[in-house]
Amino acid sequence: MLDNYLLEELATFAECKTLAKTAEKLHMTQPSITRGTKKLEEELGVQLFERYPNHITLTKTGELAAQVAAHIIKVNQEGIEKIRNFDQSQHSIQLGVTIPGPRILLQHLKVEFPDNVHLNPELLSEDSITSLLEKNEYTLIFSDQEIFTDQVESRYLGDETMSVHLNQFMYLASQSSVAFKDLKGLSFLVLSCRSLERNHTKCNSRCKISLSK
Amino acid sequence: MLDNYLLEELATFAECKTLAKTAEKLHMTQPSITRGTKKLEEELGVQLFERYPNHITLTKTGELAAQVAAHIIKVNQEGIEKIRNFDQSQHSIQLGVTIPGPRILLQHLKVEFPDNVHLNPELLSEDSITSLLEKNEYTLIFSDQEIFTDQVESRYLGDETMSVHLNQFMYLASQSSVAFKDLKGLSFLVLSCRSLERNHTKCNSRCKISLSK
DNA sequence: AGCAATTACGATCTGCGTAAGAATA
DNA sequence: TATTCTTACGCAGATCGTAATTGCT
Repeated sequence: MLDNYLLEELATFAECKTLAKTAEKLHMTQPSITRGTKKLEEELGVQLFERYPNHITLTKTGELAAQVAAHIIKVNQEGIEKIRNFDQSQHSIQLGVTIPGPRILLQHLKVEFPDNVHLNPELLSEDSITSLLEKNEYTLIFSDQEIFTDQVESRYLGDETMSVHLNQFMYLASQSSVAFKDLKGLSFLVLSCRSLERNHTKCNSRCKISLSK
Repeated sequence: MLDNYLLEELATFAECKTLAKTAEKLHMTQPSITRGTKKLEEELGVQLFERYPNHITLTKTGELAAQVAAHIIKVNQEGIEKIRNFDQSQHSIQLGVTIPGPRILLQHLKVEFPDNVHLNPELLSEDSITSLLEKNEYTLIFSDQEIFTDQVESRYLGDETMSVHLNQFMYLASQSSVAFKDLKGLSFLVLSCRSLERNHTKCNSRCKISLSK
């Protein structure tokens, strides 16, 4: 196995291009980096560097090795985060939302949450759900998507309904039915949370929760 | 970052369940493992072990950490293989096949290959194509699938045709057309490579090659 | 001359083993 | 008593820094 300090040296060298700059960036001296390059080649049994008297570059294999090194470092660091976050999640619960409906509801219910339940009211992007759960940054994310992976599962929670009240003086009030597209571009007075019960027009959106196993 | 020896100790402990057995498996002594457990907890700032006077177990977080550890080790080892194989692939070419058509053709052409081109005549499974290419175990795999990932791309190569010759005394010879299903269960005399030109009945199969970028 | 890489030497650190101790079943 | 984990001490190996050397631009 390749030691972390060697991986870091290789990955940094790929960025910095010279041993001197690499050493500086890592708060080390050039000779240490020189040694590192040799040790890497020795351990892998492969030529990673093209050596000239006062000049050194990566071979093709070295380029690949640097990418691999960066990847291993990333996996290591993300692993640490995952462990730390999981430990947190043993003591507290992080709730997230990707759609506004559940957010309104949860903020309303917030007063009843125990101290160790935290809601991030920010709307998370759909794409980030899986990684946020796999890293244990969130315990539970409310969304309208169904997700099943090795580490994430979804449960159907309920339908979300959105209602719009048109008073009798509004120019569309005489219509027997009104579609959402007819309302496009209009301004609304938004109801307070306490008025959530009074629903008239339905908007299709099934709400699901995704949680880490 | 977590050092490899700590990861290995943790992953091994998760299998062995006691420090003594862990030490034995790693050809080390118990006290070293004890130190490892403490150093891990210290570096992560997280409790991984439940300690009793003469007994120690993993916490929930510890269980997860052990899985993460095993994963990091795996990524490291696969990375090393990938680098070594890539270095090989700079000097030689490994050809693979998942279907028999290209195999026959390639074995036929083998005599013309340069010394550094090697064909594995074994039929590889479809599922393994991606990983074999990503690990640089193969440079080129001939298959009838089209694969595009970050590291693998496919090129269309040509159509594969299979022919069956029925001589005039065969009981189906009088039919105006014969489907493959009619031939099910019958025995064949297989033609030698030199006879590949004489094709009569076509079998649909597009041949593609997949290669690592 | 100035910069970059290498070589050589010495010091520090750190991880390992041995030996002894404490607790349990 | 046998097993398991922990603590204490000393050593060996490995990595790092300093200083000196070589080679290019």
